[in-house]
Amino acid sequence: MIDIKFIRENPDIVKNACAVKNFADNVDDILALDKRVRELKTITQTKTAEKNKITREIPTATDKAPLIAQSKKIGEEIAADMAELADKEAELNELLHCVPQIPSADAPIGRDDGDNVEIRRVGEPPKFDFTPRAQWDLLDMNNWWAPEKIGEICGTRTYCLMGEAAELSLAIQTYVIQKLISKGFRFVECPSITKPQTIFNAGHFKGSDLSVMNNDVFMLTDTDRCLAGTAEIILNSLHADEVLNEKDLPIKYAGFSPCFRKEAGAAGRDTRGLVRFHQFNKVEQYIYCTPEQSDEMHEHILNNLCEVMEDLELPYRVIANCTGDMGFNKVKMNDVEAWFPSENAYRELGSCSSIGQFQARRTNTRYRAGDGTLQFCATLNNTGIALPRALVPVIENHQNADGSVNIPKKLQPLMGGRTKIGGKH
RNA sequence: GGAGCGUUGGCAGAGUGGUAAUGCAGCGGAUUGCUAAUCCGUGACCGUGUUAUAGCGGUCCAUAGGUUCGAGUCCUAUACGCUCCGCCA
Repeated sequence: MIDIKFIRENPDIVKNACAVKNFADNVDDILALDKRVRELKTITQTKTAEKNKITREIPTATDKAPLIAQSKKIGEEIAADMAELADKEAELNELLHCVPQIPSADAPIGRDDGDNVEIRRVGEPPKFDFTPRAQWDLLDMNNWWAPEKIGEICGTRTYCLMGEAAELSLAIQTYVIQKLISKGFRFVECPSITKPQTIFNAGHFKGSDLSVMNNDVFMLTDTDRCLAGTAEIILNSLHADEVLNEKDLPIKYAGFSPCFRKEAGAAGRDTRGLVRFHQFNKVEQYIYCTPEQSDEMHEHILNNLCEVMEDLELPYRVIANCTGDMGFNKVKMNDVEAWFPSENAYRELGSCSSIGQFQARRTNTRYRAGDGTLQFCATLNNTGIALPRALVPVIENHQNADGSVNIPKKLQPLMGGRTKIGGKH
């Protein structure tokens, strides 16, 4: 969430942020409520001070009765004002939770993903001297999945990988985890079951009403738990209510977890192949740092994902997501998209986000700065790799005429030294 | 699932109805000057105030209620942790 003091002092910046991110602008209502809340605080606090003064005289007074009566009377007056204060504060809080994060000045302004900007392109889409197969044909002919069977027994938007494809998926995850560990990330195997409040604290949803997430998040019936859509949720709360030491920052985590999403807004999209499921696996990069370190860390974790693309020998591009596409809690966002030959298009494999102090304010994660003061941490996150989606460009880009798939060099040690899988044996 | 114990500042840790001890760390200051020590100050959040400080006031002892003139302390519920029992990959 955004600091009320910042809104007081910079209402125009906040109004502009609401406009370019397509969120309702409640700034004027917030400022009016804030003014009234402060008035009520002054009134109740003055009366409370008066009451405290009398209460403190009671133990030593010879005639206690009149003091007790007076204290009781002031107490009743305070209760009336407190009721209005509580109402107004709740109202103010609700509006504050609907104020989006201020986007970075260098983020492109735009309405939706049509206004995103490509900032660089690395590698060339492969040229095949045969008719390349789409992912589903490669998977079928190599017996690497069983979509009809799994659909029948588990329902839509589920998948299974079999044989060498399952091995390759695990090898990619292991490769990325080891790479991140070597770059100073602490590996965390995260739970997927969590409390709704934990999801809310990651700041993807606006407002204070937890039921807004029911559309996107699987709730577990007859419990107070739900399933997290990403390890970011857990990593974001790992230091909630703690005070970190500035000298320990940045703290870098590589989280791994199964991820669960309803995909309610994607009905009919990507129903074939390995792109979009209710459950998938993801390695996630997550950073705690000072606001001053944030831009450098953004480049660091973006670069890590780009390196993974290069290690997987995939043509890819980096996108600067526009203000309207980046979401509620973000300062800036860069999607990394790999080349999907079957779609003749680049498609998202990862998303790198700077959150500023927005999440840390919700989780109350602070650090003791060099000057002794307390500050909210800045947080960032990026995909490490997501499976099985990442398998699609790997098998499509590296396929051979016989339906076999060349294994990228860096993965070969994790595949028992094999250089290719599948095809006619 | 059952029983017991616990939750106080960054950390450790006192506090049995009347203004939350103390130690360590961090930060600020003073002093000494062989690289460290000694002394003093300093909890967080909010309101008010200030160019900025200071000052003044309020709140905070896991969370939410309750009793009371007054609650860290008494009562109720919940969350989390630990120990033991049961079950279990």
